[in-house]
Amino acid sequence: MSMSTRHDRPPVIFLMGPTASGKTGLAAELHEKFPLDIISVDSALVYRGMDIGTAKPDDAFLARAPHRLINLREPNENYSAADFREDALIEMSRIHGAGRVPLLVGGTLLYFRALSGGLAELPPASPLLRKRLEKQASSKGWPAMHQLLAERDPEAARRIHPNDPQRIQRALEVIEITGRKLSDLQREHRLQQEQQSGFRILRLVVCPQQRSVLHQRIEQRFDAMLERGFMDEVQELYQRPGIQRDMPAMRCVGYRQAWSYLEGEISFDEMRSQAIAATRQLAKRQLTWLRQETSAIWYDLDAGSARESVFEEVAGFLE
RNA sequence: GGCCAGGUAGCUCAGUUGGUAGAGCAGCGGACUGAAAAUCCGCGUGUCGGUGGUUCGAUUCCGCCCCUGGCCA
Repeated sequence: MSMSTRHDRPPVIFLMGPTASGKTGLAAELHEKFPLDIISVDSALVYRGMDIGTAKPDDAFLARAPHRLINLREPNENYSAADFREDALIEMSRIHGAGRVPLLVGGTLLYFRALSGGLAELPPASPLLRKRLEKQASSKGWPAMHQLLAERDPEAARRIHPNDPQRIQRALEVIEITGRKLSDLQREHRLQQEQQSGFRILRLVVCPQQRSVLHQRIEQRFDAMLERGFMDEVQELYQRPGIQRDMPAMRCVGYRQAWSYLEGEISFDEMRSQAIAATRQLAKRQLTWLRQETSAIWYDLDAGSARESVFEEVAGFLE
């Protein structure tokens, strides 16, 4: 048995926070000050051609602070938490191999969880099966599908709300493919997980103390996106053959509302205010995740000394 | 200036044959395992424009005033 020291496991830094809280700028500063390489943890930045509306760092910024795991997919392709976990682990080992430390930065908290907690061994999505389940649901209704789930996996059915089609579909899909209950597969994973995460993790959260400040930044940022040509960006995607509004990329905050405007369903002003509201709601959901990160240290970057405190914390962690 | 229609939750509006009111959106809290910027759950007290009157009781009926929109001068 080896003696365990704090340096046994490779170090990793998580920089988390709601949208528009200033993560990206701070990450670049950290990259310049410390031997850190940035990995993006963001389900929207993976899409090529979605730059303005996702607040993706521009080329000049990326030259200064390179980000891994952005621009991996076309907007008509899918990406998943499992894809992310796999990709991130590869990038992390490369960074560690180079004698540097991964700085994981983003607001997709499910991805952070998939990375630190692992995922159960579940089959990937099957588009064919999903199409079939959807067809079945449209004739029977989702309550009946939930009923079906209750027969095949009562525990999962209890946990999943009858109005939650996405999860009902996934649970049925897993059962169909594996012949086993989703709830069993997930329980097995939870038991294994008792072991340990393989990394020594420093968790940092950046977020304005006042919600109203965050809301203000979100509104200002959306208007800035409009000025920088967000509508042209969406127009191009809208016209591109093979891209539909129900694809994950086009369900992103802002893009969904812009699409609806281009369809003539809502006015420009409605589009603007709905996009801003959807972004606020996203931030609220992100905060719900972040409150559970009990070991994380929180910073309000508007507070005068916050940056210095982060630098000190990181310096101490890297010692 | 005259006539008409309005003034009810942050916004858009419903409603109370007189017993102090409720939807959608917004907002807030929560859930979350291959779509997660997704998907879903829960949470509704507000001088019912102001003031006086009638009434046991007025947001509701009546008078006056203020504000907004429209039409006529």
